[in-house]
This record gives sequence, C-alpha cells and structure tokens, in this order.
Amino acid sequence: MSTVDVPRDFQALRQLIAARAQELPKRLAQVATYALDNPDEIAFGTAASIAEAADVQPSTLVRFAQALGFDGFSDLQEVFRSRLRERVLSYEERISHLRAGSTAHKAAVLFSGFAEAAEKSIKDLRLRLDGDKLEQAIKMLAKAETIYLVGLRRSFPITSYMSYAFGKLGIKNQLIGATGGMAAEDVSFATPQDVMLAISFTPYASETVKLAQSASARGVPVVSITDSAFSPLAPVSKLWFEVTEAHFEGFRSMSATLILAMTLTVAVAERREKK
Amino acid sequence: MSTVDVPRDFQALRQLIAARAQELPKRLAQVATYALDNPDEIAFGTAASIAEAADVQPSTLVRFAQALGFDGFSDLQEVFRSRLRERVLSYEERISHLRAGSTAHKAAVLFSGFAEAAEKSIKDLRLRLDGDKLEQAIKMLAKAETIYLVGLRRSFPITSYMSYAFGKLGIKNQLIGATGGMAAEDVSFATPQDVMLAISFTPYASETVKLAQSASARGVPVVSITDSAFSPLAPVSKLWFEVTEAHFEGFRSMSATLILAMTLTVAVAERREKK
DNA sequence: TTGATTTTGGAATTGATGTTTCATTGTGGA
DNA sequence: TCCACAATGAAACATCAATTCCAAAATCAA
Repeated sequence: MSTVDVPRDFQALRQLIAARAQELPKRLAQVATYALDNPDEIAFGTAASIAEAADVQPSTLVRFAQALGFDGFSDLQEVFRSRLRERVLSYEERISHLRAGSTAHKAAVLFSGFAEAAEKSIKDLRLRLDGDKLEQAIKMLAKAETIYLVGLRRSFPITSYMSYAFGKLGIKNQLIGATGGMAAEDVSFATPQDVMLAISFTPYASETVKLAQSASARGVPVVSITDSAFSPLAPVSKLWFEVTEAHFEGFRSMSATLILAMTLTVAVAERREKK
Repeated sequence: MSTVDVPRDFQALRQLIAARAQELPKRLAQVATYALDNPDEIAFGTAASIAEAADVQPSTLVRFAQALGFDGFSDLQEVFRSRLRERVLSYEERISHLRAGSTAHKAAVLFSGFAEAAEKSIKDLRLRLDGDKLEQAIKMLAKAETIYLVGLRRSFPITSYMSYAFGKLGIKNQLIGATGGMAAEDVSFATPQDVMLAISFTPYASETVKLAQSASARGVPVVSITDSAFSPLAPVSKLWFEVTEAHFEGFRSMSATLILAMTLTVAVAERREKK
C-alpha cells in the first residue's frame, strides 16, 4: 500500500476531505466535517481529546486518516500542523511593531488608532450587515435607469468613488456633491425609474436630507447609508443601511462605508451583466 | 508550591523568559535562548526532539519549565501553542475559504472579499509603514503655505477627503482632480513654499504624473503615495510612501491609503497647532 | 429472512512521552 | 585544598498516546 499521492499541504488536503466527505461512512463523514470546522483542534489536540470533541471513538480518527491514504492519524495531523507553521504575519509581530512606534512617534500612534478604528468598523459591519437587505438594494439599483449619488462633506469621497467605478463599469450615474458633478437642483430631473443613493452621517448635511426628501416625494426610490435609525434619511428611504464607524481622536473611520459602497457598486454591475 | 502567577499568554511569557535568562544557569539559559528563537519548535515538538535541537537533555527542558514556575514542560508548551491558535488566518486562506463557502448570497461574498482585502491592506501597511518617514512628511506638510492635493480616478476620493478635512481644520489646500476644485493648469501658481501631495497607483494617470513632474521641476516639494518603487512618482518625490492594497475580484481596496491620508491630515493639523 | 460485508465501539496493546531519580560534575566560599 | 551545594547528564519509570484487534451492530443483496 502506498501513500505517495497523499496531500502534504493543508490547502490540498482540505479539498480532498471536502470531495470525499459524501462518499464516506457516517462516522468518518462526521470526522471530516469536524476537521474542516476545527483545524486548530486537529493540529494541537490528542487523538483522545479530538475524538471526544467530535463525538467519535479514537479509532475512528485513525480509520479516517487511513481512508484518506495516510499512514495513521499522526501522519494526517502533521499536515494540519504544517498549516500553522507556515502562517506569515503573527499576532505578536503586529503588536510589537505598534508598541515600538508608539514610544517614538506621535504620528505612529495616530496611524495605529485609525487602523484599529477601521478594523473595528469593518468587523462590526460584517456582523451586522443583512444579506437579504443587501440583495434587495442591489436589485433596486440594478433596475435603475440612472443612479443619483448624493453625498456631501465626509460622505463625498464615497460617492465620488462609486461614481468613478460605476462609470468604468458602464453604469449611468450622476454625482451630486459640493465640489463637482451635477448641480444639486438638477436632481429634479430624476424619475421613479431612477434610484437615488444617499449617504450621510451625523451631523446630517441638510442639503443631502433635502435632496433625499424631495426625491422621495416625487416617487424616486431612495436607498441610503447612514448611522442610526434616527437619521433623517431613514424615513424617506425605501431601504437603508446602518453603518456605525468607530472613531479615534474625534475622526471617524470610513472604511466600512467604503467597503459597503464597493460591494454595492460591483454587485450591481454583475447583476446588470447577467441580463 | 503554587503556580498561580505564571503567564498564560505568550507575550507575557516571552518577557518573563527574557528577563530571567541572565540569572539562570548555563543550560537553562541555553534553553531560554532557543525557546525565544524557535517558538514554533517548542509548540510542535516533543520534549525529546526539542532537547536534541537545543542540544540539551530532555530533563533540562522540564527543569527550565519548573524554574519559570510551570508544573512541567507540557504546561509551558501549552502557552507556546496558544500563541499559534490565536493567529489569524492568512489572506489567501480566507479568500479561498470564502469562494468555497456557501453561495447563498453572491453579494455577501463580495462584501466579505472586500472586507478581507481591506483588513489585509491595513495589516500590511501597519507592518511596513516607516515611522521616521511619516514624521518627515508631516514636518514638510506642516510647513507648507498651501498644500496641493493631486489625485485622479481611484485616488480622487482620498484627496477629496483630505481636502475636506484640511478645510475643516483650517489648513489651506487646493484640490486638483477631474471633477472639481482647481483647474489643473493653476498648479503653476505653486511655489517652493508650498507642498504637493500626489497620490497615484498603477496604471498611473498621466495627468497626475505630469503635474508632479512640473511641480518638482519648479522646486515645489512633492510627497507622494504610490504602490511601488517603479512608480513614475517616486523619482520626482522628496518623499514617497509605498502602499500595496490587496484586491478582490480585480477591485483594489483603498482602506490603507485612506488611513494613511487621515493620519497625515490630522498629524499635520496637530503640528500646526503647536506653533 | 438470511447471509455476507461493512461499519462501529470499546478494550488490549505497543510504543513513545514527560517526568523523576540518582550519580556525577562543576562552582564558589572558608 | 576541602566542603557544601548547585547544576547537569543519563537512565529508569510511570503515564499516556496512537494504534490494532475483535466482537457487536448495522447495512445491503439475494
């Protein structure tokens, strides 16, 4: 019996396990599922501890490994361990870098602060973002004849990015903002076949709110990105996303909003292409 | 004998080992050095294999662990393992996991992809950003009479954010970009007392490069944010930052650049206030 | 239902592991 | 130089680990 064709890197092993999971007997499939879900446990645990956690007998683990072509459980475990060995960026490397900077430079502290605020904001949005709502918004925007992008002050970079990306992707849009694009009054051309995407955070720019209100009043569907249920944009929107950005020294991150904007942009373009 | 005050996280343990390394006997110090240099070996190896690698007896490892207050070698090894457990998954792993995952919502996959790309970009920049360079850039920008912000296409959202923030903080600036602000030709008003901040990534917008070149030729200091040493901005810049943004489905993140931009903006404002 | 075959659980086994012990070597003080 | 004590190396030990084995259960085909 040869074991020459057994994967020695984790990535390949994962595929193998996923592929064979169905054709394996019940208990072995159970182990397969557990292994894919808890690779760290497999890497560090003992056969006994893993067996208990996966609710099987230790012998089943050995059989599982052998079914995949390994000599035994230890042989398979090696692959799970190699995965951890190869990890590049380590936790403490990051921390020590941060610390080294903080003693020397004030600017490095600022940078770390903003970076952490961004990471936190992204993580938060990940937990909170409603997939169904996202789908609905994409559907609405994909049907729109023209997408009106409204964002002032801090939100303008976001809308201007979307305008650029939509343009590149061949999607008709109008950017409404302080420094350029269409004049605000021209939003009055918008029809119910169009959609307005409004972005605004506390303190809500009155101009943005006014535009959204008038558009909504004239039957133009409004999708908005804002920061709370109390936002004046919420009541006039068909659909609104709540994004709470973390801040550092009074400056709010915009990373999460930007990612949501990118997602909407690309998803709308992909949906359009299908048709 | 109690072991209550023994560190259970790797960071603390490392400090403890480093601190006690000198006062320990020869062989134990040898183990201490080896442990700090090869934490992965300690995490995965057996007492016998580690002992051989470190050129000591297995019993020495046990003594070492006990000298630090652990019950035994296994107890100490647990801490080294916890370190690997806490590590985050690598970008490639997460991305491939993402694609393999359930495709209930296509948009959710996009969102996660962009979020991952942003997190990776931020993490990378954190490791690579040079604190001294940052300080120098802030000093230059703080001394500038007017800051000219040049960014087209994808970089425009960044410069437009900076322009907004500088404006709010009372710092004179001129935004140069396709959709608004000053006309490109007016950069010719810039003097050596001003500073130009240029932002551009592959494929470098020719307009941005031209403006930076002419400014540099007329003695206007240029600070730039770009993506490699081969950037046409690098040779004409007094100082340049390399930011490599991760991408997902061909769309580059901009989060790291944005954070660097925020840092520069706020730091410049703080430095100005001091004077 | 019956018989053949696969799968599973649990105990027995074999090997390796961490730990302890003890004799030996090295070190600093009188 | 001698003594006391710490440090070390090597082997012995007890434990625990992975693996194997076998009987029981489950599955499938006839």
